[in-house]
Amino acid sequence: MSALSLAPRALYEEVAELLRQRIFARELAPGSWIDEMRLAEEYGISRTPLREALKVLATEGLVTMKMRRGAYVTEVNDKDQHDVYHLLSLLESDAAGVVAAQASDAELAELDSIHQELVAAVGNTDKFFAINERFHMRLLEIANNRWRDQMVADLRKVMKLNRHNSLLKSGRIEESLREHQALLDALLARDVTASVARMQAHFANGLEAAS
Amino acid sequence: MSALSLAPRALYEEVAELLRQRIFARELAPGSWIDEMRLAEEYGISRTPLREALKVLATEGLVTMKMRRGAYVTEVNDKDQHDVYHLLSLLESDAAGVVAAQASDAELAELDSIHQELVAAVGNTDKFFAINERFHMRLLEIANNRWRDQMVADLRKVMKLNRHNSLLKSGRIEESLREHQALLDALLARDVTASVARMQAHFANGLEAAS
DNA sequence: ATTCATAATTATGAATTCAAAATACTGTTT
DNA sequence: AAACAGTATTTTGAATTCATAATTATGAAT
Repeated sequence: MSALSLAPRALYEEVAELLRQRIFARELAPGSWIDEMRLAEEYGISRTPLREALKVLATEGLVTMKMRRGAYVTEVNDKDQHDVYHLLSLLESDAAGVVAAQASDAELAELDSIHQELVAAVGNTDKFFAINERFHMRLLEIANNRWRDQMVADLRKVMKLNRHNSLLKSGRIEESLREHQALLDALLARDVTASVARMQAHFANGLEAAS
Repeated sequence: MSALSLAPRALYEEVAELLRQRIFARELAPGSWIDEMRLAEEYGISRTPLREALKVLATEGLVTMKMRRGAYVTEVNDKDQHDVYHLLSLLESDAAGVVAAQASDAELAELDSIHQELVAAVGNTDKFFAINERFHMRLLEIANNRWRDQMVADLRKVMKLNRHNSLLKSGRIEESLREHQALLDALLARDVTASVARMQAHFANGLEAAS
């Protein structure tokens, strides 16, 4: 079809993002073979940047390269799902502890303000999810460890491979909100231990609801 | 020069490993530009697999791609060093907790046996380091979370970028041994909290010695 | 001598081409 | 019909080629 928009990003990055979306949408199904020629033609590009993108996705864990037989969408089983969730919980709860200890008052106020938006968004599920995502991302930013940010980003991508992917089930909006409030209380009190525990609890409940 | 051995691995993986070694050896210095043509010629290959390898290293964090100006060896400053070490501590101490809770008796016995080798290797620094590395790796394997394994492997690679890279200073062999012993005691007692704490302490002391 | 504009060179990003491996197909034999 | 051998096709991996961006070199003007 038509060529890609010539974004400021490198073409292989652009393609990697398009492929991620198709993988998450299950348009490229787990375990299925990825047809390089077909995709290259569809995107109107050569195989070269496409293959570079596939190798990036492979190191992210979204794709598995098989020697001399191309790329396959990674299959994520229940154990993988559980393992990844465990790590997300570990990393984000640690981040919460760091924030409780090191964030400026202004940064904590910012998290509080995002939380208020979250409260206001109850009833609008999509908006709630979006703001919830923003809260988690902002907290990570404030924790200020780019290596953790990268790892969390990669893990969240893998989580999305699962059909029951949601880090936040729609049935437990109110519950989730209470957990957030408890987390925020701990953060504002600058209680490191409690902040870590609250975030862990938030994740523990989420997993229970997801499985 | 001469072509590479046609290993069972893909060529781009082979090249990625060669580049990692040269980066760790500081033959490719942090911040320096990576000359694709020169390296391709030196290895007797085309730029295509070399560029694929560079993109893999970029997602691992060892290399930074700059749009339209090629690849550069990542510079790791003190904060990066600290941040990465923090994450290694977090991930490995969590792994210790998992091992304390879930490992089989045979697996714990295996760790104990590696520890005995470690005790026997005191005085032989290189051997001590190698066995120490094996202990940590085996513990991770037993914790049985391939996603964490991957993350720890990547983080350890980044640690190696730093001149003062050692996760274990030669000056504190005996101290490190005592920490290992304490960790092992906690593991054999299947005390999760203590195992996590011992591993954290092991890392905390290591960082102190490294900086 | 320094600045600026322009030309030459070099390196990157991406398309194309090519060799070899894996797969699919065909026709034969039993 | 099933199994097999041999051929044709497809697909991967990697080299080569090509267009363009970035850098360096050159030379004029102040």
